[in-house]
Amino acid sequence: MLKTTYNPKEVEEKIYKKWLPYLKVEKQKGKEYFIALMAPPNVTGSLHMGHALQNILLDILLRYKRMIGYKIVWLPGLDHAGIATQNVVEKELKKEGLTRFDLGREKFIKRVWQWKEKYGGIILEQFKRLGISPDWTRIKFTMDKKYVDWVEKAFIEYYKKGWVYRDYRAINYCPRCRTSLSDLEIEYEQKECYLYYIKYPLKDTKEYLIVATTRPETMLGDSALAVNPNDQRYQKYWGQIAILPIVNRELLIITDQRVNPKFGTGVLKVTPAHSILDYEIGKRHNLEIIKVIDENAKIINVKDFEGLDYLSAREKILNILKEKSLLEKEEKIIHNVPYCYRCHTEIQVIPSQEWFLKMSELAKYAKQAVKKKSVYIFPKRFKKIYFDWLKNIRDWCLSRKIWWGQQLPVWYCKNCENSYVVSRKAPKQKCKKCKKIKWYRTEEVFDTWFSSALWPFAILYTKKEKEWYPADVVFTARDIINLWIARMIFSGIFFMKKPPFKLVYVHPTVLTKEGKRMSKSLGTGIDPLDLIEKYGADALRFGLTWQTTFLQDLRFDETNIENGLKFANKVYNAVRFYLIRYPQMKKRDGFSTQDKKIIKAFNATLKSMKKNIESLRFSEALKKFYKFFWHQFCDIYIESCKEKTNNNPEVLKMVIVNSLKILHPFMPFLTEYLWKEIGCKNLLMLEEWPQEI
RNA sequence: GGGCGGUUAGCUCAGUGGUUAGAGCGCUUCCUUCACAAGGAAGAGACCACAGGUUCAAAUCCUGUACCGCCCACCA
Repeated sequence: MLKTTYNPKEVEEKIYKKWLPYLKVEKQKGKEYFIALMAPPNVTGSLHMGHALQNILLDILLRYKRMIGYKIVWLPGLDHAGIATQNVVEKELKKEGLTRFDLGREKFIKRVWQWKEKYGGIILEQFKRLGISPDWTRIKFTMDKKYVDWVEKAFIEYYKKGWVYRDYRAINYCPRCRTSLSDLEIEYEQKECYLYYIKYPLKDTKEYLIVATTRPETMLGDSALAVNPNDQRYQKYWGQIAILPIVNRELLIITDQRVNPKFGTGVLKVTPAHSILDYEIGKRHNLEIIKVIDENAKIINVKDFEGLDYLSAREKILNILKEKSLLEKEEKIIHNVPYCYRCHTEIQVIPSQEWFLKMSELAKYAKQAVKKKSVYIFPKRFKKIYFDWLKNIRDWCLSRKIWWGQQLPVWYCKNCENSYVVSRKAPKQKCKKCKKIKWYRTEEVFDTWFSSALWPFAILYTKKEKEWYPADVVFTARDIINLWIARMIFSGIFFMKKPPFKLVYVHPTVLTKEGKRMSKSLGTGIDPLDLIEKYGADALRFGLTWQTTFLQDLRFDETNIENGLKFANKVYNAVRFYLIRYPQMKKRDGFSTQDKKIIKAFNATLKSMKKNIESLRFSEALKKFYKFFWHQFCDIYIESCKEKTNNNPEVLKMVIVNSLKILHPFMPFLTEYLWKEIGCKNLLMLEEWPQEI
């Protein structure tokens, strides 16, 4: 006899164990495959609301697809998350008073692996509590031997194609993580700061030009001044020489299209070493790259400033300029300051030798795929984010100066600078410069996202698995559309000749009820595991699905989760009613008016749910069921069974049985549990989706 | 600066040209032997952000404004 109240805690763990053996791809009955990609969580991560939403929604679709007869391929995995993981382990070392440099590269990497073995699987265990149904016998990791092989192979293929090159140029650098970063790995934050107007005297005259800058300390590395060629005001200065204050370097006044005449005075100080734009201008005009800020964000190569932190140097420069009356004015402005997306340290732009991937052709592939609809992005307005990025794309800085990651298959000569060989094995050839064979493998590793970009095919290790390309769907958060999705698309087309998936579903971002970002550090995060403890996984699934829309954000409201538990209890008690009353009801042929009404309502619900799930309107599907079950079935039909009735008990039974089936993708634990309680032997998970009754 | 979302009940949201604008939570009143008080019945609560326009008819279409969020840009 069932108790009067449903207690998810007592059933969820046991049920999950029953499912486990049947989650393996081979154990599923379907004929055709339906293939989904899991966004592999960071190995350092812990389950958050975004993971929960994404995987729950995908699980609903996949459980439905399984029931309508597909074999589901959904492979779980972990991303080694280079910088993030390295930071975590470095923090741990710090507690022991050590830095990674005290250990050295090899020992440090060993330490990261130890960390991974100990904590790395936690997030996937947490995923299981959501009740999701991937094949857990196939957990993939971006540092698996076979995966690393693919990463190296990919780099070499691009290199052979001539798209990988090494260059000394201005790049984004995080002084805390001590590595280069791509444009997508920096975040801008609006900050109030000062725009300083500095006078640059012209050579042999008393005239001067005024330059506006927010970063006066970079002037130490100026190698020219530039104005827009269409800017009438400055035409007479073209080709003249200005004198860089403090340093007294001569600066040629050049013209370049990319100078914005509307910013400041319309005169730009060109610092090719410490600004990406200036680097590009510098390259066009063959300007010298003068590095004055180093990897520690300290000044180098300038007398009297050597070793000063960039902020102290700024202060010192401003003081000198004021003394010499070269500071015209300072103006308060709001502007965007770049920060590291991993540790939130202010980014420095510094020149460095890095490896780049030419993006022009790859970007074309990516554009074509979506334009020609071999990949659908849904909702379609998110295509804009994708195309915007591809339109203005810069070459991708692939190398990172950290230690945790896949090492570049690149070998440098011990004797000669800038002599290298791209190869997976130690090269046997002689160095062209010194004619010796003294190669060492670079310590540089790949951008984490370079390896993530290969995910859809690099996880397919065996001959059989290799058939699982391309996938049907991937569910994603909108903030990684470019970081991950776009890069998977062009990588897939380049290496596999086909896009890696057909459909990209962009789900909303989970915010707090007040519309704030959920963040641990701000204390605004809500832990899905706490909600599971409190209400059960099905309630969490119900609540999140209930709230899901096609908008960009979802303001999380716990009352929906609470309501999920109430609904679970309602279903539970309806089943209790059936178990108690069905044996007492009189068998009969034919149907009462109420019978006919509820059959009609069930069939309409079934039809609507199918339509809504297939068009990814999960919330709509769930609401339809909720309304049917609670307000039509419980409030009216079941009530009518209590009165003197000629309802046919088989109708009661059919509605109960089929309702459990169609609710299953949404609330799998509850329904699987009740399925057994009503006497069904097989797993509900493996049942077929019902036809109209 | 350009673009994309959003603004509907106290809260979170549906509603995509056609009767008196809906749901869940919250609120009010009533109802506990007989599946469930995590329940049932009844009810209050919305000039649909603002200003114009198109239409027989507008929350819905168009134009503009305000505020919130996001993306992009040569953010020096």
